[in-house]
Amino acid sequence: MLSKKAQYAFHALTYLVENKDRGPILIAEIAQEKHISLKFLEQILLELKRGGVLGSKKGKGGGYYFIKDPSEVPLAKVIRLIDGPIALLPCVSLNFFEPCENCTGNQCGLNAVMVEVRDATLKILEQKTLSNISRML
Amino acid sequence: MLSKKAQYAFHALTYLVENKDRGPILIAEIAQEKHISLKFLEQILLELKRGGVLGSKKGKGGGYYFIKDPSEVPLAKVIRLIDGPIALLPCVSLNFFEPCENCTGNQCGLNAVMVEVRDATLKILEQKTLSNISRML
DNA sequence: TACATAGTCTATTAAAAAGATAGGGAATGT
DNA sequence: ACATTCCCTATCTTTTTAATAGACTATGTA
Repeated sequence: MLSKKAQYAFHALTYLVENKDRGPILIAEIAQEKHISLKFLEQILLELKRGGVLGSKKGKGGGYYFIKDPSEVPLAKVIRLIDGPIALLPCVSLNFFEPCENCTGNQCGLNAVMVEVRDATLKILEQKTLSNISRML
Repeated sequence: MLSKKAQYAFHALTYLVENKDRGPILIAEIAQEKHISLKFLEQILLELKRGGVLGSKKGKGGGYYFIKDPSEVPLAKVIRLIDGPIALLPCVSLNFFEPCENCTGNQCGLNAVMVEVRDATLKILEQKTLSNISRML
């Protein structure tokens, strides 16, 4: 399951997508509209900024905005930034790989299945982008 | 990610598959062979028993054994028993569904994508069974 | 320059979940 | 009767998640 944090991130990003023509959007506005704790959302947006998804501007007229087009940000990117690995096992993770005693040497059968699951999942999450999660046209 | 508990469950089940002709297998044996805490493994096997995957027998000559053929136990079943939901969001879970404020009414776009991910994942995890995770022939 | 605005950063805390341990109880075979 | 082995529940520790707090920095404007 995605953490609340990741879910909040998606809600916030959805709001930003739907308001991207209005220039920088205040954290406070997103927090209010999406019913997210202001301070918690601050941290989340900061992580998305550090991850290269969003830009920000301080002071009056400031806020958060997309640094690249939403259609260029796959959902997988957001999940990895906020929650980490997408794979079900560390030993089949592309971005957060960690070997397990069991897999090394005699390849375990679970590994193979989990690679399948990972690939099927990523096929969707890498292809779908932030522009796909807004219902606005 | 699967919890350690679920990973242990799969390791234990793999061992049981590979030794299913030997009759009931001791928890202690599995714990030792797979390097799992004995007491922790007890709990896990008990859950698998309650979930209808394994049977058990007490006393001398006792242990755990498959109550149905491993080929009839999809991996999804084990994951749900030990870890719960497979879906990435509660609102797209088949077995652990919980509505979210956001989805109700105007369907959110994230929902649709997560349904896709769920279906792609389940297609594999419902089709692959315990007989697929052993490398023994 | 002074001030208000709005994001930045780090620390702390509270609650929940994960991981592990402990020990008596109940069933079974000899 | 006894040893064996699973059953059951409680407890404990550690880690993670979720949330809160507050001081700091950058920016626009009067």
